Amino acid sequence: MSNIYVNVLRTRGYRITPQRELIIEILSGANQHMTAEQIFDQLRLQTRALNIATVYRTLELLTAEGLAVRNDLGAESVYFATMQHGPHIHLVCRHCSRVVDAEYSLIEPLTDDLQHHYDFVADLRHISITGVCSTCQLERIKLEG
Amino acid sequence: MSNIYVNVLRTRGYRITPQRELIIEILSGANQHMTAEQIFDQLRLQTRALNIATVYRTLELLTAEGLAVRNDLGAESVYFATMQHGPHIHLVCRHCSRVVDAEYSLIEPLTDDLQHHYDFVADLRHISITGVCSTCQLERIKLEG
DNA sequence: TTTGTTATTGCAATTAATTGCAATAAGGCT
DNA sequence: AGCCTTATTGCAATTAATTGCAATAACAAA
Repeated sequence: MSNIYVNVLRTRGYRITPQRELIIEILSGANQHMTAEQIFDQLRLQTRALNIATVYRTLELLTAEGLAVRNDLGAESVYFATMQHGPHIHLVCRHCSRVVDAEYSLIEPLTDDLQHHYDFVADLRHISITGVCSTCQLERIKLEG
Repeated sequence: MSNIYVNVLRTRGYRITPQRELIIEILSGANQHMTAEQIFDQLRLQTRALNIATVYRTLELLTAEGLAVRNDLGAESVYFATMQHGPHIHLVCRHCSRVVDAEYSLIEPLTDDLQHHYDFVADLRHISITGVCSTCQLERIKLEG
């Protein structure tokens, strides 16, 4: 029955509260990234029995357990449930803040290398990489040239 | 004369204020990562003419101009002046929060790929990668097995 | 050197995120 | 079903980071 992530938590010995179920339900059901704030607002429409601190703590738990990914892009912190989303690379422009998605396969060799050389199981399914996009490179050249 | 980063900013048309000079001096002189708070505290020892908001804004400027790197690892946000530090990969364990440094060369192929396929100049000189370290993998196996 | 324009700062208010602690309730045990 | 242990929540306070706006000062031009 219930949500797969909920079951994983239960299996790992965590208590399943109504709050956790609601948060996980929303997050795994959403097909876009969500902030803690967004999750809270959406759930507040249907219940009063929920505190923003609980949302943050649940997201922290999910992240620590590898069930969600935390994404820090400059100011905006974004969370999202993981398996639901296809893996991809975010290319974040340091200049214009635009985000372009890149082909996931480009990063797989790195994942393998880290595994082999450092015995580190990297989670690169939703990695964000900062840099300068092609448009902003052109502008920079114009300004300086 | 003065600091190389200061000169870059001047060349790019930014005004050089005493505040900016102090902040850049400290940051580029430090050989470890520094938070906005740390920079502020250290400078406050020598002057009163500095506000924490200015520190944040200067770091933001340096980052946007590619002169400093912002590093978001879970809670702790860290900035540091860039060329001073040798490039390296941080492997951050999602479980125990420990950080292991990895060989930079592992990531160079990715940098090249992004450049060629997406015309994106990635800054991977101080990238942080989350995952599970070898120690925590063993513990996980013990718990579940 | 003085003046004028406007980028930058400081201040105060705001928002986002975290944390300590007492109250509550999940889930194991009888 | 009811009880007990203790993980989890809610609340309130705290800390970190951001932002609007008036005052200030950097620097180009006279």
